[in-house]
Amino acid sequence: MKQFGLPKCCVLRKNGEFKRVYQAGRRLYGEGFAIIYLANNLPQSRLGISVQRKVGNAVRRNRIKRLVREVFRLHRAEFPQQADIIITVRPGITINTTADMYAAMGSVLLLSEKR
RNA sequence: AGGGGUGAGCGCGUGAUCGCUCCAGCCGAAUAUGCUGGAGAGGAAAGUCCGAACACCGCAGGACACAGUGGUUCGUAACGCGAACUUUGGGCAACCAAAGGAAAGUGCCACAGAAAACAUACCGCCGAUGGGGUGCACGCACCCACAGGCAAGGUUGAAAAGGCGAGGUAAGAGCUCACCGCUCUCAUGGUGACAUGAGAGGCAGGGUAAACCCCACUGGGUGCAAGACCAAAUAGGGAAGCGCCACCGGGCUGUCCGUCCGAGCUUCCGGGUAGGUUGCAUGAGGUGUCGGGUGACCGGCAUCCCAGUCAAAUGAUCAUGGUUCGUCUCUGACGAAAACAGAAUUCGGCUUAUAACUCACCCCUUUUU
RNA sequence: UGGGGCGUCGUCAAGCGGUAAGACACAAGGUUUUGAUCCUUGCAUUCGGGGGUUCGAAUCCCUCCGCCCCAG
Repeated sequence: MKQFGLPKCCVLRKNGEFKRVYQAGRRLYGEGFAIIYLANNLPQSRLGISVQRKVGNAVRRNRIKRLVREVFRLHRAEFPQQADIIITVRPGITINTTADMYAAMGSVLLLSEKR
């Protein structure tokens, strides 16, 4: 497998999988977003992104998804391992670049590790 | 130079690294993995306001109802779209906007005003003719405003029964005439909307149909989550066989025997959910050129293949070059900005959003030659 | 993808061609020793925005904006 790849097998796609994580997952809250994760029995962790319609128009929502995916792709080691991870984005988010997104997520993940 | 009008165009470029989707080739059992190469958002992809293609369902024929459209003639697969033209209105102009019928019927027109629709008569004008009164020169004058006549003028309102001038009259009135307007008829031109000319009528008659309505034309319904194919688990259905030795339930009169059915077991079949495949990227296609047409558009030839996702691919970082703006120490340096917006079955339109920039033609004003 | 509904004062709302009702809230005054209650008065200037029809539009038509709901 490539070091920074993110093929389709690493993306959450089924409604059932999403429901499972929402019901049983652990939650970490950040500025305008939340990270929910739950251990799976697969060799790799999988990512799902959920952006509410109220966040903005289609261009804005797509951009946020791409930023989140880019951060996950380049810094996978800092996220929980062998887990299904869902990142939900709520209205009011102001992040617009990958650097800001990485900073915001990194701080949330570090806090959780210290606990 | 300034101010407008109309119609078009463009929608940052290049490279490197890390990724995503699809296609082709190689390796391979493989649609896995890997490698190489190629392609990968728009002018509106948007809103979903119209029209089609395509698919399934429905359907003898006709009429009614309902909905939409509405100057004419073309264009188009079709349209509520486009083109050219017509009339009316706006603008000094370039140019822009609007469009069936109110003489088939019904409804509505607040307030104000006499009256809002079979016109009427509040103020008003007249009072010739008839009536009353007074005077006398006895058939005339004056007075009254009673009968009656009139619709010119006034008032209201968004809107009040042609306009203006002259004649006419007691006062007036298309009552008469000229010009203008209107209606009808005829002729000519035009495919047509309509235009022009001639003649006649003397004036018909308020507005509103984005009120009901009438007339003409058009429309079967549902939508790619349409539809087609494959098809797990669980539950249930059908058929065949076994099985009633034994156990459980029921029928054949109460019981027993017997027998039949169910249950049970085995095999097969069909429907069909999750899920998957397909529909799904060659098309009323693009580009160039030649020809026809005032134009929308049409035809011939050549050439090209150009996204295909489904919790949603088309991205991120860096470098560099343009464009615009600002500042400064101004042949340059530094800093900033770049809109609206993301394909979802596919096309043709319409509507709306849009930074900066570019082009063509036309009009008006001012100045110079 | 298709369909339906709503938008009127700070809030809840009526009105559906002819002056934008009403309630609560708010403000001022009165009553009261002071409050509450009660009484009187006031408070819509883009009826979501923009065009059009009409003498006249919250109402009719067109077009945008926002919100909510339904089907699969």
